[in-house]
Amino acid sequence: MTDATETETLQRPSQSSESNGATRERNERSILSAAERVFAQYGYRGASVQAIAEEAGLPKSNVLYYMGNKRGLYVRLLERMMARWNALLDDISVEDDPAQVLEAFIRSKMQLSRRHPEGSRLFAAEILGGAPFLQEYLRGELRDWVQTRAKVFEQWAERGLMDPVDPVWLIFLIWSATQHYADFEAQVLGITGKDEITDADVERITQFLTQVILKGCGVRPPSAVTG
Amino acid sequence: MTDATETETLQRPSQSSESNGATRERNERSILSAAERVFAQYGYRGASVQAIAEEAGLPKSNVLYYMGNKRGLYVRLLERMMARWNALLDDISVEDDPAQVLEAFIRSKMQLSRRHPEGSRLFAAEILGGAPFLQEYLRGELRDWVQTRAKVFEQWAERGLMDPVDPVWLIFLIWSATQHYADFEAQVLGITGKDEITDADVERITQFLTQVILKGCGVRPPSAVTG
DNA sequence: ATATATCCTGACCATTTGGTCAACAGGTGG
DNA sequence: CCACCTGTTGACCAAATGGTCAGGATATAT
Repeated sequence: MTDATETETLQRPSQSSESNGATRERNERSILSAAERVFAQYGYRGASVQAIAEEAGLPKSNVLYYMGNKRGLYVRLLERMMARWNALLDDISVEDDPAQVLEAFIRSKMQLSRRHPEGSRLFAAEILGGAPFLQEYLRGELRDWVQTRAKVFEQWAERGLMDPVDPVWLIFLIWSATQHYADFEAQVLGITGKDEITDADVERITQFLTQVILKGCGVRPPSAVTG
Repeated sequence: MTDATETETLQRPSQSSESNGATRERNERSILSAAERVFAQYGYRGASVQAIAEEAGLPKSNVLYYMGNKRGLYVRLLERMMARWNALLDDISVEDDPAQVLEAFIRSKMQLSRRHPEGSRLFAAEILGGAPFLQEYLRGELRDWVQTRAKVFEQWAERGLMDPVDPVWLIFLIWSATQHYADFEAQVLGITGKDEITDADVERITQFLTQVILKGCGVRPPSAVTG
C-alpha cells in the first residue's frame, strides 16, 4: 500500500500551491541535486542513500520519505536528464545552413554539459555500466533522434553542402568531444594544470571544435550574409 | 604485519617457475581479468569482492589471499592500464610527417580501446568519479606525455604543416573520439541497432576519424611518396 | 478546538560489505 | 618420517547497506 508511489501522481496542488507544496518542492529539489552529485561520482551501486542524505543535509528516512527508494530516485534523475537532452537541436531541416546547425549543435551540447556536469556524468556512468536502466531509451527515443538528424546530414551531403561522411559517426564525434570536458573534467584539469574550467575556456573549446569539425566535414563556415 | 603486502615483492621464482609459480600466475590472471570487468561495470565503490570472486569462479577468501585487499587489486588494475597507455605513440619528433603520426595516433588509440574495453571503461569510471586514485598520475606522468606531444604539434603548426590549433585540445579531441566506442559501447550499439562492433566497423571509424580530424586541422593526408 | 493531511525521524531489520583467521591439503626437500 | 611452503576455504566479525514503521510534530481547514 505505502509502496513506491508512481512519483508522478503526487499531491494535487489544489490552489494554494505556495505554502502547501512548498516544503515538498524545496526538499525534493535539494535531494535531487544531492543525489545527482553522489550518483555521478559513485555510480548507481556505489552510491548510498546515506551519502545522499548527508549531502542533502537530511536524515536518511526523510530522503526515503520523499523518494520512495533508491531505484526510483535514480530513474527520476535519468529522466530529468533525458528531458534536457531531448530539447537539444529540436528542429532542423534540409533547408537550414549546415554550418549554422552544426555550430549550434556543438555549442548547445557544450552548454548542456557545462550547465549540468553532474547530470552529464550520471548519464555517462549509466552508459559505462552497460545502460541497465536505459536500454529502452537508447533503442527507442534516442535512436529516432539520431536517425532524424542523420537523414538531414545525408541530404546535405547529397546536395554537396558537406563531405559524404557517415552522419551517425559524425554525431558520435560531436557527442564525445563535447562531453569529454564534463565527464573527464578531472583529467582535463589535471593535465592542463588548471583548477577550474572557465567560461572563457568553454568558449575557446567550442570555437576550436566548431572550426575543426566543420572544416573536417567540408562545411563552409557560415557567411553572415547568405550568399 | 600481515597487511597489504607491496604486491611487487612477491615470490622470488628461484628456478622451477613452472610448477611453482604456475598456479599463482593462472589464478592471478583470472582474478585480474574478472576484476577488470566488474570494476569497469560498477566502479570502485559499486564493485564487491564477492562479485569479482564469482566472476573468477573462486571463493572470496581465495581472491583476498592473492590480492590482499580490494584497494590493492584496483590499484594494480589501474597501473596495468597506465602501462599499456604509456606505450602509445612512444616517440615522435618534429621531423615526422604530421599526417602519418596523427593517423598512427588515432589508429593505435582506437586499437587500445578495442583490445582492452574493460580496462578503458575502468579508467573512464575512475576519472568520472574524480580520479581519486589517479590525481598524481594525471598531474605528473600523463601531463608530461601530453606536453611533449603538444610541443611537436605546435612546431608543425609553426612550419605551416598544419593549422595553428591548440595542440592539447586536439589531443583531447582524439582521446574522446576514440574512447567513445569502448566507453559508450552500450550507447553506440543501442543507437545503431547492432549487437556488436566488428573489426570492419572499427576500421571504418578509424578512417572516418582520420579523415575528418586531419582535414579539420589542415593536415594534408600522407602522400605515399614524400613530395 | 478538532480533525486531517503532510512532514519528520529514531529505532529497527535482514542482508551484504570488506576483511581476518584458523584449519587443512599437497607437494618438495631433508 | 618431518618440516616447510604454497594454496584453499568455511566460519566468523564489525560495519554499512536499503528499506520499514510507528509515533510524533506541524500546519491548515472547518
